[in-house]
Amino acid sequence: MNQNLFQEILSSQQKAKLTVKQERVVEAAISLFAEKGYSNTSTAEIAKKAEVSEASIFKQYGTKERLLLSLVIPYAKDFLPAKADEIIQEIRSSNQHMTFEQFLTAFLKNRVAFAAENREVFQVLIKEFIYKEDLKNELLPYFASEVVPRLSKVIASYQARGELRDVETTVLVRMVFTFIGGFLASRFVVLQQSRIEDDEVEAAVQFIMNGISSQH
Amino acid sequence: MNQNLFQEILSSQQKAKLTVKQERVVEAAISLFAEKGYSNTSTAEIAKKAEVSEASIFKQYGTKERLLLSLVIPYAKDFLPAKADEIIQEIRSSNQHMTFEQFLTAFLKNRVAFAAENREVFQVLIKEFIYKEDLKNELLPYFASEVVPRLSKVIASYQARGELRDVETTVLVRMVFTFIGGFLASRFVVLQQSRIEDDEVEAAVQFIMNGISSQH
Amino acid sequence: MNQNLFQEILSSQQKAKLTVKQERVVEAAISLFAEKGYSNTSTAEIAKKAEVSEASIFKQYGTKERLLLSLVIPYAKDFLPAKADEIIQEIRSSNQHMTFEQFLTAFLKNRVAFAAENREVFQVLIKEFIYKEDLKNELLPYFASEVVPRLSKVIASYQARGELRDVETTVLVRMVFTFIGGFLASRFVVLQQSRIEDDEVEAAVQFIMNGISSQH
Amino acid sequence: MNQNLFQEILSSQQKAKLTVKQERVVEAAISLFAEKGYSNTSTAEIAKKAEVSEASIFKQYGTKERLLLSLVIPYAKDFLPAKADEIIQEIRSSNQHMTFEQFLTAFLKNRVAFAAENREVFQVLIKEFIYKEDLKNELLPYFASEVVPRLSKVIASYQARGELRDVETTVLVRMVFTFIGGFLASRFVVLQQSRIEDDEVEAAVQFIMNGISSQH
DNA sequence: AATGAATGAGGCTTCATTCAT
DNA sequence: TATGAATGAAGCCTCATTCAT
Repeated sequence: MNQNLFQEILSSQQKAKLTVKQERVVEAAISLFAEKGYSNTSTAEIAKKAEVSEASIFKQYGTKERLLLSLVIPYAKDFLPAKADEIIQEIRSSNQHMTFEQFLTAFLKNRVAFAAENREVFQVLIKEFIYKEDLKNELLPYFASEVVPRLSKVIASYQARGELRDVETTVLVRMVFTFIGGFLASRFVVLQQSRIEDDEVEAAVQFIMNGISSQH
Repeated sequence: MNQNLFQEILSSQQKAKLTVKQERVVEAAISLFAEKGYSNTSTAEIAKKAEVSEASIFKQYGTKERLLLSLVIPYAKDFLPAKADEIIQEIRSSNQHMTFEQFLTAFLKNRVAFAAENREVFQVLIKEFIYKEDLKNELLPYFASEVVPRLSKVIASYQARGELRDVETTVLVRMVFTFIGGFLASRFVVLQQSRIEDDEVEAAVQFIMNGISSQH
Repeated sequence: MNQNLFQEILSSQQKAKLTVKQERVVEAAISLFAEKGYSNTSTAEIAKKAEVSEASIFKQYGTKERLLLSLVIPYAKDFLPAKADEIIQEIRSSNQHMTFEQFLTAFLKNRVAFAAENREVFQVLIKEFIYKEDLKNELLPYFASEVVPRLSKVIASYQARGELRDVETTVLVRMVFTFIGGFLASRFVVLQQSRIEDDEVEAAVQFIMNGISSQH
Repeated sequence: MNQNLFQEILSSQQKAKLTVKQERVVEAAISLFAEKGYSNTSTAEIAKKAEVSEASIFKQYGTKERLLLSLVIPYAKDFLPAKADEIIQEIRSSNQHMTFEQFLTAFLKNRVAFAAENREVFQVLIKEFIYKEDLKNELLPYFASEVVPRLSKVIASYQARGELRDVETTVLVRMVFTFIGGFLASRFVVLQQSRIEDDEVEAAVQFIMNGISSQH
């Protein structure tokens, strides 16, 4: 796998009008990968569950790995990057004088909802992200160059307003991502919850904003 | 796999006097599992790396899965549970009038050091914990019954003293575990760092204690 | 193995349209099993003799045991049960006033011919019947409920006519089956004859009818 | 395996004074071979059941096959050949004017008792006799040259006296052996009976003597 | 566009056997 | 004598993939 594959899949997605059978393959693959992991799911199983011949899968995707990436990459794109930008714009434009806490609440609820809606793909993404060096090498730089800077800018602007602690922005960004990543992964992947309640999201926001200490 | 297997492995660990070759098997398996994951590592590879016959591995462990568990479970026991208790005692006895922040710093440094020392096993543990339902079903209850209560007690006592925010203890505990889990997993597994610097641990403590908000 | 497997194999036989290669597998398997026994024949050997990949065998049969049963069970069905009924009808209808000796001669010749035609499968059946508890547990009840009663009825009717010794029918039936079983097994399996001459069949009939004593 | 092996085992048996552990090996092997067959029993299983190391078994027997033969051949010797001669002498000397029916009854009861006493070895013998060409090639000629002639002589002498049907002696001998073989094998091996009742033996003698016909 | 048939490569596991102690 | 440790060879089975139809 290389950069090309990644780009190629991204662009080949555009024109994709899936037939009924192809749709069934996608669903079967996602659900099996989510349940048992990529390595422990055979193409035979996928074909059987999708009620399609194995040959058809290979006709369409070429390799098992391309099947995985075709499922996961478009999702990752929506979850992480450019789209996140739109979200930020959207949220902020709705209220020019929003506090960071308000922004964070809106942002987190939005992402939680998105992950919950596509819970199985999210699980596949996290599991295989950890497991497959390949995927990590694709997604991490992408994340670093597309997502981190956007959030950094937002945080920096709130720091400038004096709302957020005056330490290196990167430190704050890292802590926030660490927590949010842990939050989503633990709930959706480890505990396999199908949703996260609003009050838990709010507790998370409180935690991010104020920690656990009582002193203020 | 069942409770029995878990207990059995734990107890069979006692008498283990490994020969040189057996030692090599352990090392090879850990390093390969850490690098490529359990499912993507064949017993043939392990045997080759350990310069041992495959048959020897199976003589000792019976199945590939028991090999994995024999590596991971004793480590998990040390990382998580009863031992954590000792650590808490040790830390607290060193300074009766310690603040929670001091306690947390000591605790986190201790666990970070332990994870760093056994980085590869830690990686295997996290990866397979996410991947294998089995292992999760063994370890999660164990964690819930052995570790959580101990930390809860500590946190509750500091809440009583007024040092920590006066909200439900479980909420605090969950947030702290979520963050610490995300912290260790992201650094050691996702980013594959070999260590975590003291000042990042301190930044993490700050984050846990006070969040990112400047308001006080 | 269980009742289900037995039934399943029986019914899956219906639709079987074997390809040329699959046909070769059947032939190779029968001949090797007959020659060296099931346990001492490896799937690799079968594949090689059939000039087919091992994978193909497993694609079709799933396990080595199912291969064995797929060969042996349909044959057993034809050799033993319902079909035996037709044979009895056929023989008897050819001559309403047939003596038991005539009937027995016809019956034995018929079964000897059938066993000789499928000598190898017959060998496999006998060998594995003795060897594999499983198969015995499938076939013995089948035999007891399907074959024995039919022959019993015939014998009983001849007893009623006064042609056969007036002792418990079951005793006669047991002795006859014991002898016929020993006769076929010794010739085709132990001595590995490819046929049994007519005069030996007739000698066998004489033995069954009159024993060895000269007194009458 | 060759003639030498056979002779060698026979003679090496003489001096055999088995230690306790060696005795346990013999018992374990017989019982496992009887239950599951030679091919499906591993040396590891035998060692475990005998509470002995595998190495010890190989020290003593060299190969797994020699272990089998060491169990089976001495038994076969006693069951079949020379000893049968003594039995014949013994039986006949007890009553000079014995009828053949009396002789046969005594002979059959004697052999049935012997097989029943050593049921497991008998099972192993029959199973492996059918399964292993080797063993058959050893025992069949032995049987043909040592046992058949002795019985033939007895039968011929009774024919001369007019007690038995006046047909070729070999025909009678074959039929008698076929039946007795089938009788013992079906009861002890197929049906796995632990004994045969006297009245069934008597029914068998009746069958051999007079068949099933009522005409006399 | 779809598939039934086929397979090379490799996976995990078991086996009989050896040998140093 | 007895055995713990080790293994080469082989066993059954699964996998992703190809190709003719």
